[in-house]
Amino acid sequence: MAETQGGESLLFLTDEQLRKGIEAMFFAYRGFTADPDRILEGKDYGRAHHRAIHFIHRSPGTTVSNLLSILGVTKQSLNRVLRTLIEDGLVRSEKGKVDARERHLHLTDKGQMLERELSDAQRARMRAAYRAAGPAAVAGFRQVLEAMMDPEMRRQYNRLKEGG
Amino acid sequence: MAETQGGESLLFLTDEQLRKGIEAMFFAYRGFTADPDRILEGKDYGRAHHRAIHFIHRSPGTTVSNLLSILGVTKQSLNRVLRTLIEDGLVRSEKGKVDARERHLHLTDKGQMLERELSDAQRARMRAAYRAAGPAAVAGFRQVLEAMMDPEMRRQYNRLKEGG
DNA sequence: CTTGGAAAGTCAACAAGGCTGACGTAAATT
DNA sequence: AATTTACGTCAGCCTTGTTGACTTTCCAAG
Repeated sequence: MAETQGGESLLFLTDEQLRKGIEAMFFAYRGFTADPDRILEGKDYGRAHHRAIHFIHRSPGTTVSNLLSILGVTKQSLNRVLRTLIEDGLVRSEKGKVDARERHLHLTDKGQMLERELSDAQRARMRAAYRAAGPAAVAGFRQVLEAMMDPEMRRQYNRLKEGG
Repeated sequence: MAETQGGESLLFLTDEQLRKGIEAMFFAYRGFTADPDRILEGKDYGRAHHRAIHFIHRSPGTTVSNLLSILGVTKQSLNRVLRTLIEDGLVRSEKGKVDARERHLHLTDKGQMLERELSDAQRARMRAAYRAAGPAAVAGFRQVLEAMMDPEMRRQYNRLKEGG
């Protein structure tokens, strides 16, 4: 901790430090998804359904192609997930009024309930981590994550940030 | 930034802030895996091979069951990956001398080369993010990630940290 | 009004990488 | 000698990603 200025400012860029960061991402992401995964198992849904539900909740009325660009999967892949959610009455899909080719997606009450359950669990873990680490650490956490994104993803992320 | 003590210390725990953290994790993890994924596509390997290679490199001579507990998958799943890596001459598996039931895993020179290529790419992104965010942010980043892990994963993570 | 192209949806086929269950073998332990 | 451990393997299943081909619907430009 007590090092020269040069050492202090470069230490965090050694291969060893970078590797620790890589492993931290790996293990932390497992924790990050663990609780929702547990809730979803046995409900016939998976992570893909969670992601769709999250971003529909986040941007009610979003279109399919909008969702496609956020999730970064093919429409066939998304459609499979979306279809089951619509069939099961968690998501409502309605034709656009200005452009009737588009489908605007909303969560139903039932969808809202599942979204709540999932995000409560995920936020609880995040809250515990934030509380343990403190506000300064949280700011750093967000800074590094943001810098790690591809520019296109960062655009999506920031667009969502404003919207909320 | 200039807020009351109470406001400042609690702002980072609002649902809105937590949701931003959740989305940051989602988008950042995509960036995190993007470069190795790109390298591996067309080489007949995937993320699962990358993970195996990473941790064998990290702990040369590790056993199969050791790797199983780090990766958190079934032996059938790991074995499928390991078999192809051994067949292709990237990984060497040798009977334990003290306990001959165990298989000790090492990267061959060829395996080292691929490991290098993958980790160079991943470290480059991590280095850029670290540099952009600065040392204080990096410390916070690691703190929050560590707090986000399940206790068992944190144990694995810390064991690896010491070892290096 | 027709036509080109965008948005959405669908079918089929496939691959990676998870999973369970069952079984086999060698080696260590009791 | 019997049991347990570590590993490997076969078979089969699921989720979630992919490509390619095709249709329907609809807006907008010619």
